Amino acid sequence: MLTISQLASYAGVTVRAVRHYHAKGLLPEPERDHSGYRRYDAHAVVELVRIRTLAEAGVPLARVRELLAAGEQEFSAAVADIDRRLRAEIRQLQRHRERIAQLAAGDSLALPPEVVAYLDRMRALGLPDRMVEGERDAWILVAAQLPEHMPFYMRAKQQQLDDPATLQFYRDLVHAPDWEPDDPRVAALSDQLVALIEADAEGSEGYQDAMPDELAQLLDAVFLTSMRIAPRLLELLEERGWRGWTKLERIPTPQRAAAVGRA
Amino acid sequence: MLTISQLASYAGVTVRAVRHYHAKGLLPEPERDHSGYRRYDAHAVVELVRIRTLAEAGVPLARVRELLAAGEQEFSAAVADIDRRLRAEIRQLQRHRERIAQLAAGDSLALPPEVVAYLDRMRALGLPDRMVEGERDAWILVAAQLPEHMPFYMRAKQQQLDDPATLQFYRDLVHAPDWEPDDPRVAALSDQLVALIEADAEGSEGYQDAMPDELAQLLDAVFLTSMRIAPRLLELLEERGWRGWTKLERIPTPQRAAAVGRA
DNA sequence: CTGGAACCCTGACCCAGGGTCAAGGTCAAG
DNA sequence: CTTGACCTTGACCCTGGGTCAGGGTTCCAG
Repeated sequence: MLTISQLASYAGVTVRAVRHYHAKGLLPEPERDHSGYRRYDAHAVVELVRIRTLAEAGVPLARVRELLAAGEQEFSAAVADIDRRLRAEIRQLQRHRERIAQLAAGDSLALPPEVVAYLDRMRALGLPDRMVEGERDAWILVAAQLPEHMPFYMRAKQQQLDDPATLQFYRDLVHAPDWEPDDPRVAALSDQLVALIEADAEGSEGYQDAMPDELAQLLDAVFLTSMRIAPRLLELLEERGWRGWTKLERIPTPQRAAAVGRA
Repeated sequence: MLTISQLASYAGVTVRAVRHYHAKGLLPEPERDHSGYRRYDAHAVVELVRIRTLAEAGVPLARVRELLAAGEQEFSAAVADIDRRLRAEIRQLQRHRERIAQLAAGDSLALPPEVVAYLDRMRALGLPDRMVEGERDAWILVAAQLPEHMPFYMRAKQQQLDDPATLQFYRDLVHAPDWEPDDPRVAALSDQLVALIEADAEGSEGYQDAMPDELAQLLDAVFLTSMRIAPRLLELLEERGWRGWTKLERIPTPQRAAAVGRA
């Protein structure tokens, strides 16, 4: 006759676990001796080892209880199911590993590699950290919603950096966060931007159409709070016939006067 | 400005999870509006996505909090550590899968394959299920304690089945569970067994020596409760100069008379 | 025979990572 | 004004046990 700790050590589990299995109905409560101690026979060791085998394979205890009572084919069906689950879990962990592996650099947290490449290029071109971080945060948002579009977006962004005029615009934007909203340089900036947009009207439209309005609004909100001149800049753009930021659209000509009137 | 459910849906988590992260200090509590609702800016989405990225990789939330505040190299050290953990977890799951794969048949629950082969052979030889199950339970106990010895034990058991006299003994044992302890056939059985033991005294000793006394006692207990004639059979064996069951040992000759006297 | 160590018992609280319910306040549309 | 969809906090639930508290038991040594 075995005590609970002997039973536990034969099966390689803790005493606490044995009592837990009793409580869960996996292992029947044995007879008690005169002082109330549980007394086990050797068969309990066998049962306990079987419970452990299933539990260690990741089978939830509630399921273990069913399986121990199940018939042959029910059991092997369940085993096949457990195996499927384990395979899925392994695949999941492998994906996590890949993601974690890209995490070594701070940027890549929550970002696919093509975005990291784009941000690295911005830095290499001498654009300041403040600006790179703004871009990073914006693309984290997009990547969370539209991970499958990221390579596409990043190709478009890389093409922007290939264009000397666009690059110059970014460089001029560097100091903008420090300006007051009524600084005359804001107007100059908006002129520069309109020139860029109109030079490359078809180029960027493709990717803007693929972005849901909701997301564009979120990104606009990020922009609007990122620097004090942002609201004024959008106002000036409206005066020049363009509305929005993330998803710029030309204000149809008949209404343009009204828009200017509002501004 | 976002409500909590908008924030949650942008980041792909539940509202409850967001509040949980607030409670754990992972995500700072935002401003409340006049009615007490939390109001988030877009930056919170970024933070939340980063938290998710780490948490999904299996990083405990307490650790996530530290990591978000950590510096570059501290962070990448932690990432390396997480990757190690993920690798270990994957390996663990793969081992579980192998074990589960052997579980398709009922026997193999908690048993290495060589034991399954042995049990299958018993069945193929026409030995009844009751006996096979008794053997199975006994070997589950041994395998739990001495997994590395199992191939060795099973080679010995297979050799027993190769021997026609031993096989015949097993066949004769089939009906023994139904006998009364004072059945005269029990004595015949003990004679048969002694003849077997003495014919093959060296053959089985090797594996018996490798088994701890404690385990042998446990197995004896299983045997003693498995059929009503078992205690009587052991008594008869002692009269014939052999003590025990799992680990049979010859009673030294001077003491033999005393042993018989006790019986 | 008496200590003390090592067991045993039950009941309770604790962890992550939330799910779910309850009871009430708020908001926008019809 | 009502309805339904939100929001709030608080509290309890789950798994698979770990750990503690407070008490009883057994066993071995002196």
